[in-house]
Amino acid sequence: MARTVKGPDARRERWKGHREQRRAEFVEATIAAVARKGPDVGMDDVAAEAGVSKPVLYRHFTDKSDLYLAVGQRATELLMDRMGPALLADGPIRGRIEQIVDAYLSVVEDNPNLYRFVVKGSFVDRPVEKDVVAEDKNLIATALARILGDYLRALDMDSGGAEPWAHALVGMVQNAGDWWLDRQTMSRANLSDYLATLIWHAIDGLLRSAGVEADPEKPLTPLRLVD
Amino acid sequence: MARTVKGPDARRERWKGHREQRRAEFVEATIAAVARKGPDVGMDDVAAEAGVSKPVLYRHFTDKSDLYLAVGQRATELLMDRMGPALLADGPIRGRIEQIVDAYLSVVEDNPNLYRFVVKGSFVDRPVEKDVVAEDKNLIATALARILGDYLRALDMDSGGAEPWAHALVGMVQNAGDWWLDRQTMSRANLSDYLATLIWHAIDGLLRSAGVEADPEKPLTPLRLVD
DNA sequence: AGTAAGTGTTACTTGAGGTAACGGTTACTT
DNA sequence: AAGTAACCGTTACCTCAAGTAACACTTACT
Repeated sequence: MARTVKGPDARRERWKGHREQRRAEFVEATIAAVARKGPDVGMDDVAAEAGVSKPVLYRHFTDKSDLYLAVGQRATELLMDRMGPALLADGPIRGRIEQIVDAYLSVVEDNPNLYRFVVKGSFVDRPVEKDVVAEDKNLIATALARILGDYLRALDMDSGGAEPWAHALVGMVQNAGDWWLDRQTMSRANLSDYLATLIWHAIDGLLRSAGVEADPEKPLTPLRLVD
Repeated sequence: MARTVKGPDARRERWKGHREQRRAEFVEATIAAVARKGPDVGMDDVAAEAGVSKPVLYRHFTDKSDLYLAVGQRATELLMDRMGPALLADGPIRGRIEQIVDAYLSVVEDNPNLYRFVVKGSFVDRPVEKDVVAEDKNLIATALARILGDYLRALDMDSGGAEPWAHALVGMVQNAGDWWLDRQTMSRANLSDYLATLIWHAIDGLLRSAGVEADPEKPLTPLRLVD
């Protein structure tokens, strides 16, 4: 009943899922094209890779930047798929940091061209919110900032640093990752270890300055420190 | 005598200085155009700003990326002019870190559009070595890495982390700076302080793990620690 | 006087992003 | 059964910014 009442024409609904599937298909094609022809592919290349002509592409993406945005989001998924578990895992804090860092680096390692495409292949004219990379970094940094802020407040410390620190940490890992990708001069495991060491020391120092002795081999007591 | 011997035609020499001056002039025009029209100026805009037509520009720059490269180098000068003193200054280590960070942020604050233009307005097709930003970051990171490495070796610690740590620190400051530039939600002084705190703690932690107690209020003893 | 560097112009070519206009297919609506 | 709303797809075009060709004038060295 509710189906024919006034439901605005089922012909419109028929494609609901299809469109998304098609978009996904083109996103995959773009990724394939990037892998094959390097990070500076054009719309023609992508269309060719998808076995289709340009206008078809433009039926599904308003714009080059729209397509690239979608690719970026796909990359975000890849990233989150691997970082998620590490982020949620429980365990010794020092080890967790290393896992998170290593998860990030593993994605970079496995998809170098895609990574370069997404991170470096941006536009000058990106209208503020169309920058996936910035969005991603914000996403991660924001999550981090909340965690940091909660802890700091729980310890009665100034929590004003939470946000800048979060962004600093994100930038740190990213830049070290960029450097590593260009001149792979050490193993991923080594790099993860070095970075985790640095981060751990930074966090430990902050805690120390509040009189808290944290054990890197133990899980972080979740906000029960001042109860 | 040596002048007319075979000296390959003084007509060639006559312009030696002139060309450089002209390039500088166009670089300034580009910066002005960027400041006026935002970071996505085109060659026509630049030419217009310089009161000249496009081909003139192309006599002095092979390429758009050549011009932008020169702009980047100019920006590097601005940056180094302010960071240099802070880098060379002597004094309490914690304070020096803050000065260096603050010097960086002050440049960002004073030239937001130029900064965005240089940092974000790069090309996908930059042929490896034409990326000023990457070059700059490398420059700074390499210098940092040397300092870190020397200290670590002097302390008989593993110096393998020097390079990744240097890049990590650079990325940290840069990313925090980017974030701050977008949503200026705290004063520059505050941000500098927070970042310096984080960096200090990281360094202090590394030293502590080697059994060295560093005083943030004192200058770093320059490599005489193990003599 | 000749010429090698520079000054500058207008008008063009090129290439990639993006669009117009056309025709065909499917399955819902009337 | 006819109509139509969504899609499929094509070729041929438009547009705009980067980059070039061709031409003419100036200056100071040979």
